[in-house]
Amino acid sequence: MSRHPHILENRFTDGDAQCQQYGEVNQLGGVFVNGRPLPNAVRLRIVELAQLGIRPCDISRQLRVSHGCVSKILARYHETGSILPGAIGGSKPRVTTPKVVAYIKELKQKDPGIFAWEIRDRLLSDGVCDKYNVPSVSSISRILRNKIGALVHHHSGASQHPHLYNSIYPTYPYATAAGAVPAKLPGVGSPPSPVTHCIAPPRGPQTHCWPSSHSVSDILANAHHHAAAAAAAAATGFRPTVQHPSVPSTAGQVTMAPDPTQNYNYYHMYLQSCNATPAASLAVMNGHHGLASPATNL
DNA sequence: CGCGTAACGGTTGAG
DNA sequence: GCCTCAACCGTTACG
Repeated sequence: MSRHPHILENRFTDGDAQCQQYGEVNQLGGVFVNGRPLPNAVRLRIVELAQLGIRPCDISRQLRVSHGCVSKILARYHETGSILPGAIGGSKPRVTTPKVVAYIKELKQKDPGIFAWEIRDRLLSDGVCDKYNVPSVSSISRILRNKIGALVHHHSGASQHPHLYNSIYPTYPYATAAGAVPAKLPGVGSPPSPVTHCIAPPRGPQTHCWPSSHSVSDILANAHHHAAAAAAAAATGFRPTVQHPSVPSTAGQVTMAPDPTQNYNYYHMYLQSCNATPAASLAVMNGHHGLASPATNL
């Protein structure tokens, strides 16, 4: 690829910024990879520190993450209960799913004189769509014009994959896309949306219970990060202030010792996590490791 | 000074 | 296999 050939060599399947050895340095001296999410360990740390009552500006300075980012992560956490970044990339799922098309077809057959706007109302009132994924009137017109006829011949493709989109459209509201992939922080406050570990992808026609690819690795990478951070801390004399998410302290009892003025540079998190071998990472991503997946605990 | 957020340049992945 | 597009990212700067 023309973009960053060097980076590519260090990038694994998903956008693990953690696995890139090239980063930039922000005004605070922190390391970041442009376009990629902060490591989960850092995200987790931000929330932990906030839970301790440390001001965002202090968190920003301590972790050397821009205050805008701290603000964004905390806002998202308060809103969705998730520390995870949203799903990056991919295309917005189409609203004209086979199911919707089939329903439009059905309405049209029952009432050939029905208007597109009436169909739209019916899609809403009948619960086939919600306000977020209901097709526009023009889309419905186009469907009536183009697809219905074809579907008659094809015997309604919707029936062939009735499950394909059904599971995702109820969760379509992308305004809270991140909320669909909540890595709930146990013991850190009480996030608003209690969720199971069955993480729904914010988009994409996955039919199984599986987070987006990078969400998976982000979650699972936590094990690496915390181990790595601890190792780095040990190696550098840092206090191991990062806790394993699956062994969280209760909200009031976070054992982070450090004095908030300490310069906590998470550069080690980047470096250490970059040491993860591709094989190991892939194994982690595929769940082929002995660790109890933090994903199930988050 | 602290915080929220728009703008920006970047990455990603489905279609 | 490449391209497009729209999602997301964190940083920066501004109010």
